[in-house]
Amino acid sequence: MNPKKQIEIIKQGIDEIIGEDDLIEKLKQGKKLTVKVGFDPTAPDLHLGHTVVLRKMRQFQDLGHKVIFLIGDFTGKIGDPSGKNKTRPPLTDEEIKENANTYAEQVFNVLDEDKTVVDFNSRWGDQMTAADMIKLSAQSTVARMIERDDFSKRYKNNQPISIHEFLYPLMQGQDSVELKADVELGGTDQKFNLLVGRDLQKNQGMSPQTIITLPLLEGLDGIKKMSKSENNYIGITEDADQIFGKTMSIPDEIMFKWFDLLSLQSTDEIEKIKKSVDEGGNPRDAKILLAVELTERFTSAKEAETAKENFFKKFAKNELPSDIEEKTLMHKGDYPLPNLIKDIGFASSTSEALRLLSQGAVKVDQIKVDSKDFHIEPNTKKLIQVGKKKIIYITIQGS
RNA sequence: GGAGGGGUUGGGGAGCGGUCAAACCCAGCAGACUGUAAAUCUGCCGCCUCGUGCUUCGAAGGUUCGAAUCCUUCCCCCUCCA
Repeated sequence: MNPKKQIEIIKQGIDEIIGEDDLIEKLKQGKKLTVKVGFDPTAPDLHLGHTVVLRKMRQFQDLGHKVIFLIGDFTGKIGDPSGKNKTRPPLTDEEIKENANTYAEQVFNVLDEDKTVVDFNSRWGDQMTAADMIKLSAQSTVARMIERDDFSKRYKNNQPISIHEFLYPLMQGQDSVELKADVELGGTDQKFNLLVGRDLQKNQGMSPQTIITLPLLEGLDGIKKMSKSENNYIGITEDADQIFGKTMSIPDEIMFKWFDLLSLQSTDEIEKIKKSVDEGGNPRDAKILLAVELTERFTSAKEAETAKENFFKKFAKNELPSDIEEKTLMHKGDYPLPNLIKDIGFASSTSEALRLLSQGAVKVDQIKVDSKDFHIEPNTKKLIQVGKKKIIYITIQGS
């Protein structure tokens, strides 16, 4: 593909690109780029927010470049006590290995497995001597380090900065030197570290890597960054109905940002969709395209199609979805409904179940139940619904 | 090392001897509405065997008929000075 077109794809949905000219030059020469992205070896349970950078990696792969998925196990072994958060305990070799495997399982929904090189920075990190580390540290200055936003903030606020925290950006930069990276991707919060890589490469007489920062993806609420702790995320191991339904629930305002950051469709395609909405199309229809694409990616085309149908049955037509989960519970005698609701996880406590009941949120066999004294007889199968989203067939087995 | 300030139910933040399961805001949940959403309105928002029930206000003791509120000790956090 010609360099111009490549740059267009590369720059889609990014926050910033530094060293664009170098990149263009390399593309013009027809060079196969080495694209490096570092990942933390701590327990990975990826959500869509993480896939923003993965998608960008995928785009590089599709353009024929070499993508290195670098696991930062060297630093992980040391443990990172930075920031105000609790000291992170060092990981054992086994844990790192396990996490690496989990990554592999999750990541190849987005990345092309055949074109992905997985590497570990312990490969060279473990070889470094104290003298090597000192040499490495000599390549930067305290003043330079203090430029970094979070360091300068902490410095000003009299919060501690451990000496070794200065070594992290240096090590990350060293990774780029070792791998002769042409491009490094990262979140906007990684900018400083990425820039250090450029410096170190220049010091080695190498062509400095181009760095590309990617914006943070807003979560389901459309405001806060997607994260586990905010519970506004879509986990990439969630089931099709979840992924589809959650995607449909994002505010219209951030829909096209999600397209730009997550979709693997061409920029032209996305433009077309944008245009159709601008011209009065129902934003819902655009969102459906997104929901289908994302659901497909993490499940399958078939499951995505079912999820879509279910979604319409559930919300638009008020019908039952076609693939309702079934569960069997053992219980002696009549099962009081509030307890049942709690036991199947549709309420976090009996009290909450009671509240839901009194608010008319509960249906048994599609009939609203608001009596707290409702019981389910043993050896029956009942359809239990709580709210719009929670639905399950429960068989009570008496003993 | 010295001087102050503070730790309250998911978060923020009132309360400062009884009427406190604890104001208010946010988040969350449910209902109505809807294009799925947003917005809006309504209700809920510690736990259970649902009762003049139980457990909560950093921890442990104490004073009191009665404590989140007073006292003692301890733990933790913050600000200022060095």
